Amino acid sequence: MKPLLSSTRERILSAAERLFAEGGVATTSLRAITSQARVNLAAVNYHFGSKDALIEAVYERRIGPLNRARLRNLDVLETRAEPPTVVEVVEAFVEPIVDFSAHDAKQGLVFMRLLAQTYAEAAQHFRKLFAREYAGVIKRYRAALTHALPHLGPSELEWRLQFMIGAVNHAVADSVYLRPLAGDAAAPDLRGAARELVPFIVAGLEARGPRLAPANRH
Amino acid sequence: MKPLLSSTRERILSAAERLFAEGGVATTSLRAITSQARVNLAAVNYHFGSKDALIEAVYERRIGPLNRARLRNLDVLETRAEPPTVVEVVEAFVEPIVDFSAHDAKQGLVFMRLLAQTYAEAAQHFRKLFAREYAGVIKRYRAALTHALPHLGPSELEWRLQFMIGAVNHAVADSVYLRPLAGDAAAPDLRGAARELVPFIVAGLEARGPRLAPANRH
DNA sequence: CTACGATTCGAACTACTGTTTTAAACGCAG
DNA sequence: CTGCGTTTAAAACAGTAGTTCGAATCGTAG
Repeated sequence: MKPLLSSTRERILSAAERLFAEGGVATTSLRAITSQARVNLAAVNYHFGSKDALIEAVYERRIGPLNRARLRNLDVLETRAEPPTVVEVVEAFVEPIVDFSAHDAKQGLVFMRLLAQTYAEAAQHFRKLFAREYAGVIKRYRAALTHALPHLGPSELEWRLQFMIGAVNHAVADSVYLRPLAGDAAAPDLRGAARELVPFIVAGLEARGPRLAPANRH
Repeated sequence: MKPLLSSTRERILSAAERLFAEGGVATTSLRAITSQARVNLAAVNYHFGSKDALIEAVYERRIGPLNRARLRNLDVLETRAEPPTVVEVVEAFVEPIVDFSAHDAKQGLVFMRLLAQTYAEAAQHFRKLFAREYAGVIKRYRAALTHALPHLGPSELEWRLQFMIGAVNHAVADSVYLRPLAGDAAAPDLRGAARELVPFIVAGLEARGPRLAPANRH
């Protein structure tokens, strides 16, 4: 019978996640992964079929719960009579990734590093995967913000939605990579980052429309 | 005698830049580069010494002018009597990358793709290079914003500075990658993106400080 | 022209990649 | 015990990676 939790499978996934986050997907060899996980080389192809399939498995293991939490938060907000405010929507979007690194510190941190590493390296392989995984979430949040910000046009809102995502992604990468913070390794202050990030995003989203023809200085 | 402009060198740099932007640095082979550039394989090691040296050369060719333009814009603002406003500082930071893609459309676009691709793939190799290249610019803009936003504490300002960078980077990647826009290939509307981006960032930077203990929802 | 350094070329080298195959062992359900 | 899914071990596969080398070629100074 297929064991519900194969130790070998999990060890491979965790080792791969760690090494991908450190050195990138392309440069990490299966031999490095199986050596780190202390399993046999052939085990990867036995359990996953190929390196590409392993890569997808590494991502899907984490992205799924994260996006589900985002949708759940929005569901809670929308059960109320009054529509959610901008602040609430932003918080609902940001909180899961903060919570993720807080609850499951070790694993959360590793995956956060992987996200920061991969965000753009994405290239051919992952652009599709990410688009598929995020499409539903973006759609929901776009709708929520449309109601929370009725004075914004669709195009304006679309841009600001992307700015929000960019600010969030970079804040994660920043707090993981660039802030040495507090002596020992591996303790990014994502909660602190979010406390600063939310007012920033809210103000940006609520900002009045673009200036017409900004001064040209040459 | 060493020719001032080696056609082979430039062809290698451009081909490498293009291929790196498409498929990443690690997965792009020297054979693919030299084939695309229609030069001999050994030419890379002859002109650059190694693949790593070639990679550094590709980045440095573009980042230098970009950051110099940012500093120049700030210089102009600071020759006046009154200190620059928030809007002016943000524009000074954003404008060069927009201008870059507008003036030299082909090359600018390729490098923009490369930036979007590399932003995080950075890994061991480039984190140091980027830190070195950006250190001066960040320092200057931090100082300028400190004066333009006197009510912000150093920590708050530091975070918002990073949010700004994140929003900018993502806006670039977004307008390059994710917006199909207007029929044919290769025409990202970075000017349109900036028109939307600046008010967003300004509002975020000018926002009042963080809320204390945001509502916990579980 | 000759001579010489810079450049290009073709070919090879070593190392490592993902994958597959063989065989033998392990652990546990029927 | 007999099976069967799982895991290991060792080896080999074909393909590709970065790098190196010696000879051929180029461009120009003397």
